[in-house]
Amino acid sequence: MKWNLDKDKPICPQLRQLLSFLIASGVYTPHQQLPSVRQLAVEAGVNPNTVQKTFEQLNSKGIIYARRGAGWFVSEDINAAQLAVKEIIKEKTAEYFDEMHKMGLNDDEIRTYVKEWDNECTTEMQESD
Amino acid sequence: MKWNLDKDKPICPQLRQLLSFLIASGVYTPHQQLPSVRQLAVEAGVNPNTVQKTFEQLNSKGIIYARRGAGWFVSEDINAAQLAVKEIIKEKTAEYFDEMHKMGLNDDEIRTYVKEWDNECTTEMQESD
Amino acid sequence: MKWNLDKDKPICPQLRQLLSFLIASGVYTPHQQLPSVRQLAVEAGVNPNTVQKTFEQLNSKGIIYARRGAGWFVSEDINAAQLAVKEIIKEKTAEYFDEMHKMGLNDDEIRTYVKEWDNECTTEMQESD
Amino acid sequence: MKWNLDKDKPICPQLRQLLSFLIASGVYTPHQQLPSVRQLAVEAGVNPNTVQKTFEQLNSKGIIYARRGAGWFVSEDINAAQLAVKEIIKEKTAEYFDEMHKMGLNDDEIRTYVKEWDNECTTEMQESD
DNA sequence: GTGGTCTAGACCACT
DNA sequence: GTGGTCTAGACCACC
Repeated sequence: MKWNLDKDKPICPQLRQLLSFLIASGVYTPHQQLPSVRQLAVEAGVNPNTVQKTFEQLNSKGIIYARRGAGWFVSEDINAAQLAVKEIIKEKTAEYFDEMHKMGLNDDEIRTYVKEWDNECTTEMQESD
Repeated sequence: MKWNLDKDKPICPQLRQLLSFLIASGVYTPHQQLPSVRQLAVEAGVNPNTVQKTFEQLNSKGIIYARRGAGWFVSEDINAAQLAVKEIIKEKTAEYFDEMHKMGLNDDEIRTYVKEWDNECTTEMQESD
Repeated sequence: MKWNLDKDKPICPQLRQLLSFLIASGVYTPHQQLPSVRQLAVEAGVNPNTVQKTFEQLNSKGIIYARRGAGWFVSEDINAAQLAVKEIIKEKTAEYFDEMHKMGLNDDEIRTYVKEWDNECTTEMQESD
Repeated sequence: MKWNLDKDKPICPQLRQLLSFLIASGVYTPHQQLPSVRQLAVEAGVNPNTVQKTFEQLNSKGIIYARRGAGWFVSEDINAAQLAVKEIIKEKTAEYFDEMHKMGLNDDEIRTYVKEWDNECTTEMQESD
């Protein structure tokens, strides 16, 4: 498993969203064991504490559960994961529209921009924060 | 002037982007004086230090300039501001596509989702967890 | 035998306390053989190592003893078990009072609460967050 | 402020419950600033990370909220805190009854034991886990 | 100064 | 081996 994480952005949300997606899309199935905290930490190149925190957040959403000494497992009900993914998509889209509005684009302009995105995408750009 | 700022997100970038847009779109014209640091801080309900920092960042991009003892003014050339706005739009769109890809949506699915966004937005947005 | 164990809490103490009670109350009598480690592990749905550890702890308290190749047996003197049960009751009650004190309840309020517990228990227990 | 924490038990829940109670009982009032993460860590003799984790848990329950760079504040609505306290009391009482049941005491015996607790309390006892 | 995040490493109990 | 918890200390952005 390749864990493409952007080290310049908070890792927890990235891992959380990635795992939510993997569970929601059936890559991990109910009651299947997830990689251990330590193993995933090594694979993803992050600290075990970060993975632990991510797992606990997913646990509090009912997406995964832990058995002490045994490991982390996918919850029986993957609706929680699918709901989480839908919410992520919605939130990010709402946020995107909001930011575009602030930049003076109305909904139709946004849609046109998105529709033609491929062309512009070819041009790489950089910007410091 | 109403400064719609999301207090849960970093203020500096929000202010920076908002002012860039206001200048790029001609709300503030070249050589026009901007609100004072104190005044803007009060109006926007943020810390004066934050406003000061924002102004300095815009200054370093050539979007505004300072006259000692007088205040901050819009640069003669608004191209810098317009360029900044374009970059913001590009960057945020690229980021949005990237995040949607991670959630399993391909470009066409993203466009369809964006196209139909209004409907979902009016019917079931503002869904708290 | 039904071993009601809460899988979300440490197994060892639960098993230890449960066996202490069963011996103290005469369900298991002196010199009677206890279920084998393997059998109890299967019945209770826990790891054999956990059962083994529990037996050794009870052994160190003089509540049970081992005969090599034969299994575990109840000690002749069940006072050790009865003492252990009393201590568990005392300890847990002291802890309960202490925690209630921290939540602002004085002794009388605790007693009133405990006195009326049944009512609340039947009406609104099992309230998930 | 004296933070009586039992270092032999998990600190996070202790802090969480203590702060919930202090807010529910009005010691801390809505929008009042709590001690900073670092300050509370020093006062309570624990690690700042532990305090941070506690605050985030209270935040996720809507009991407190954070303003970046400013500090942690009590939520406007203290119902969340009062609800949390009630749940703590309920949970601990249910757990206490459950454990007493396992030790062979029925509800009436528990109530009698609790009623006469004061007398027994005078005798100190020790027990290793 | 503040919160937010992460790394590094330790110890414990349970499987 | 596993998760769960905590300590220590660092860096960042923001106020």
